[in-house]
Amino acid sequence: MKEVRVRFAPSPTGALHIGGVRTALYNFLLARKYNGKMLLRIEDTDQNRFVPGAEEYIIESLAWAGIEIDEGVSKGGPYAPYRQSDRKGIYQKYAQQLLDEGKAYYAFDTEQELESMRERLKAQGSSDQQYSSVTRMQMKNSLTLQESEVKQKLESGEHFVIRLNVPANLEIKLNDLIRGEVRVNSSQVDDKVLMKSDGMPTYHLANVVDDYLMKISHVIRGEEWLPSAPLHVLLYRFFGWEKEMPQFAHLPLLLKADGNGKLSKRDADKAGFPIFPLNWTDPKTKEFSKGFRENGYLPEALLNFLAFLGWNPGTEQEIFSMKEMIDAFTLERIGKAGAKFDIHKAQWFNQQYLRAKTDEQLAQYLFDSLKKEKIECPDEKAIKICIAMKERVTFPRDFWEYGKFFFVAPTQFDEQLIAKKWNDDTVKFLTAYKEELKGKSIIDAENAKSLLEKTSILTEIASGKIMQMLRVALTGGASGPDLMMTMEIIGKDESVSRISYALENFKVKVS
RNA sequence: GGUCCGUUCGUCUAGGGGUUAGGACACCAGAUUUUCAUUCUGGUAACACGGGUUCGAUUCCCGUACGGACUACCA
Repeated sequence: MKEVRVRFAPSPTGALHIGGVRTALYNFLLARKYNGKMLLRIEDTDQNRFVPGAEEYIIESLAWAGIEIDEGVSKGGPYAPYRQSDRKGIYQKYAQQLLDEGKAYYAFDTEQELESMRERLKAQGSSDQQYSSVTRMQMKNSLTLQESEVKQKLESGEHFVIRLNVPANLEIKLNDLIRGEVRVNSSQVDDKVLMKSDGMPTYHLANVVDDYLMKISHVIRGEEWLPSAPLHVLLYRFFGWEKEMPQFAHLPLLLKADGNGKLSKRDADKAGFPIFPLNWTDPKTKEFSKGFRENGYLPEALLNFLAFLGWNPGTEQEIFSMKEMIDAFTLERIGKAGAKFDIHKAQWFNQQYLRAKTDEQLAQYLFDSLKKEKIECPDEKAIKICIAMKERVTFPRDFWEYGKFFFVAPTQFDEQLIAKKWNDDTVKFLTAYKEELKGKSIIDAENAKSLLEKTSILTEIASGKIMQMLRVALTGGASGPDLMMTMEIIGKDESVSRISYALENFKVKVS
């Protein structure tokens, strides 16, 4: 079998979309599975849309996600350069070859001329308005102009493009690894521009030439490329590279969670979740977009989630390490239909991966938050807090968000709950409990509990009735980790002081 | 409009000519617990529609509907 060589080929026009991360992932999985190579090629042939920083962003995003590049802009390699703008001369050579063989031609039409051609055809009721075998003879190009005229135009530096001379009525077959056989008649393919007037190639030429030169074995890309795939096949044929032509796999799209359509940044913003792997500020508009990384998604969780959007192993296993994913992955098990992006599932994966971390790793997350808050904390305490909270946490920041009370006495209390449950019995019980606590020099979860039971017998009030008020007094909220453990962590003095505060302040509000 | 691609619970999906159509997320209910944002148990919920082919179709074929992508000197 031919060496597996795949490429991820984004254009540096902004932040990397999450769908791009999935495409990169599938490429990477295939490469690793067959001990092949994963390339990163930057498709920056559109100079107008170039965004500074985008290339670096893409590289950093992939690195964060754990998608390793074997050859590419960041790495170099035997087929360098891997940035298309650095390969300009190469494309010119191949375009010339097509020109010489009559498989391409010069075209001099201005934008206005193209526009009026389209309008004319539209007015005639023509079903498509393309530059093609039916229209090309009415246009200004090297097929219609005198040779001398063409020569003169070229020499005088007039703007021109090079278009592919697509034959009429030719059946083009394409065997897509995901969709099966796709047939298109060449009449449906227009005379695509191969070289633009600025001397840069278009995607179509550059991608075919580079994939051939870089010995790409599989082209795994989004479904939006399917309509132009026949054009690419034709290009391989024209160059005489059909034997070396890579296999195609067109991935189903990522759709928005509600309604229909491609997942867009707008949808993500509306629903409040990120769509880019990392934080990103558009250098032009200064618009800021949050990233999965900064929002607390673990890369392995995100990848696992993404992998399952369109692919599944056919077993009931859902949690996959990278290695397991590589072993289980096949292109055949990628589905055909678009997948809606449901952030809930991503959160669930995140939770699963977070829980699988060691207590020490979790503590590190807590320390990250504490550092920002300038709060000191011994390791032992941090670990205790994480153990107490790990079952109820989705993001690393949750340890701090939901566990602030371990460090600072609450200032906000669940008023509704107090109004409902704060009564004479609570006061009686908590007053007594406070006294019991005071009698101890130190408390741990165990003696806090036995003291609670003792107080219950003493006051003849069931502890269950006051637990929630005790929780509100200590933490401000109605729910949280084990209360006795909470008391152990915050300590006796702090517990007593918070209960006292409640006794003084809650009472006033009720009566 | 044209071309191409698609359609199994709300979502991700398994399955495949005869199945009680399976799992996961979400949701709901019950149990446990001092709370639930834990855990356990249970539940609601799907083959888009119409025609073929067939003894039998959710599965195969054809249409229709719906959805999507593409239709640039963007990728």
